[in-house]
Amino acid sequence: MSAPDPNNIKVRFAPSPTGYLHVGGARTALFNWLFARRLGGALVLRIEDTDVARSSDEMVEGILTGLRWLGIDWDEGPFFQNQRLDLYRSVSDKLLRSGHAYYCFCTKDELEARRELARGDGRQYKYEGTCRGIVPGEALRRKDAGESCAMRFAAPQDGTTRVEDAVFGQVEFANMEIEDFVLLRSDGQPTYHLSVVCDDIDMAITHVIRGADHLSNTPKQMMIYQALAAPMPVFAHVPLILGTDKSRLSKRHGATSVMAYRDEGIVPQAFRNFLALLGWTPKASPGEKAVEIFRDQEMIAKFSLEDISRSNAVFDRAKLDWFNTEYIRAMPAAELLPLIEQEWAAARIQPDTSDRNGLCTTIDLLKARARNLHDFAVSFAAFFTDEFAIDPAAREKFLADEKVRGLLRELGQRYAGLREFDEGGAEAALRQLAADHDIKAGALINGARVALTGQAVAPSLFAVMVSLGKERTVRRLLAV
RNA sequence: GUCCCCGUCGUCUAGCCGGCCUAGGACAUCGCCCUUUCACGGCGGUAACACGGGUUCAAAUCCCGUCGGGGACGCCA
Repeated sequence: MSAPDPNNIKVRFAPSPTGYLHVGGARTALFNWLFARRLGGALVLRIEDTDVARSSDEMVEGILTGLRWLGIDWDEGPFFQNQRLDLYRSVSDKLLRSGHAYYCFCTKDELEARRELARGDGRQYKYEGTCRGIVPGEALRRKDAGESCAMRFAAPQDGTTRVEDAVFGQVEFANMEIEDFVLLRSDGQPTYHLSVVCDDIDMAITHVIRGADHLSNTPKQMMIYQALAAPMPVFAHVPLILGTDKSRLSKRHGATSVMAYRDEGIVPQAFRNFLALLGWTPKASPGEKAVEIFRDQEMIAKFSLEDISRSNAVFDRAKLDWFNTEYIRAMPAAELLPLIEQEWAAARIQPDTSDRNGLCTTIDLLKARARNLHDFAVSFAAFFTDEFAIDPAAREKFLADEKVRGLLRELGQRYAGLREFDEGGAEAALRQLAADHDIKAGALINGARVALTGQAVAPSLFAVMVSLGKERTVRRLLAV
């Protein structure tokens, strides 16, 4: 068990395309990516599609889309296990010849019956090694005669297998707990344990970073490495992500597919930052204040397996929303624009995009108040299109008074006569009008805000007016 | 059931080779200030070492047990 060559770091993300990229998988991918980028290693993407019946091309596409959305790129692959079956067969042959594996003729039904029996007695079932004693020649003869059989690994019956995990430390398993697991199904397809180990060896993976749900499988895989006399990778199991009730994250806790978060108006960088901090806390340099907002380079520079937590983490939507707010506020308008354009498309609004600079100025004005990308297509719609709805509650509160409406129309007329339309001039004209009619300026300000934006909440009113421009401001005031 | 892992504010966590912890930060929450709305911002508050035994002058920190949660026990991955 020699240490991997530090100059040849290679990790992999190996999802199974039986579902979309979910948040747990995304975080595993992220940690692998962060680790590879930190150490200058390579990230391999490998699709584990040996369960043909449950895998689909659509899911593969969904996973790739999810990774790209998160900004996780890979250096090799995607490789598909289904195209590497020869490798698994040759390795299983080798295991068979060296006596580390044997053919098993027990049928699924027999196995199921025995499991059922054990359950009834309250015993744990473990394959009893029924076929282990069949001499190889006899087994081969039966197989050649057409008898259906699987191939099992002949697991050591005594001693212990110790996992040296980069996050969990030393974890020991008694070998007698481990049954002779299946390597090859009776249809010749490899099982997970065989294919991962074959690929991880063949692809020269140095660090296996994966979910903690695989920790108890690790001794089985280590046994295969040992039987093959192959160098052991470093294992690093990362704790799981839980729902708010501390049970495993599932649909009933909300979205589990990462693409759902794009659809919910989350900025990918924000999602990635949030995910990274779920189970990982970077070491703060002495005296440094703990910071939680990290852009790519900083996150990569700080990443380390040692700082990964051993306890499971609850997915906290409120904190994700906070990250989203922070990112929207901090990002340059030009970077936000493409994301916002997707929101417009989804909301079927078509702003005039010929004036990019003007658009960016408006986005800069609004972004401090946004909490979600949807805001740019919903509550801020009035800034980008004339087809916006007026919030009924806001209208009721600030535009119900006919006197106010009349004054707003008059304000529109005064604005129309202004040569220079800037914040100072717009404000002065409004305050003058209020004074002329002995009404509080606030009443006109609140009313104008609703008339101009359709909302009771918006940026500073006079900045809004300038952003909309004189022509639109006047038109909306006159129409009140 | 068996094996493995985990257990600090509601949440993510710092601390955990014992004293510097009257347990720190962030999110959330509450209050005040700022203010043309809302947000931001500023200031302040509420809030945790699962429980029980040890060891020790001293335990969140070490040991044991209990309880709780999670994972694994498939010809799924």
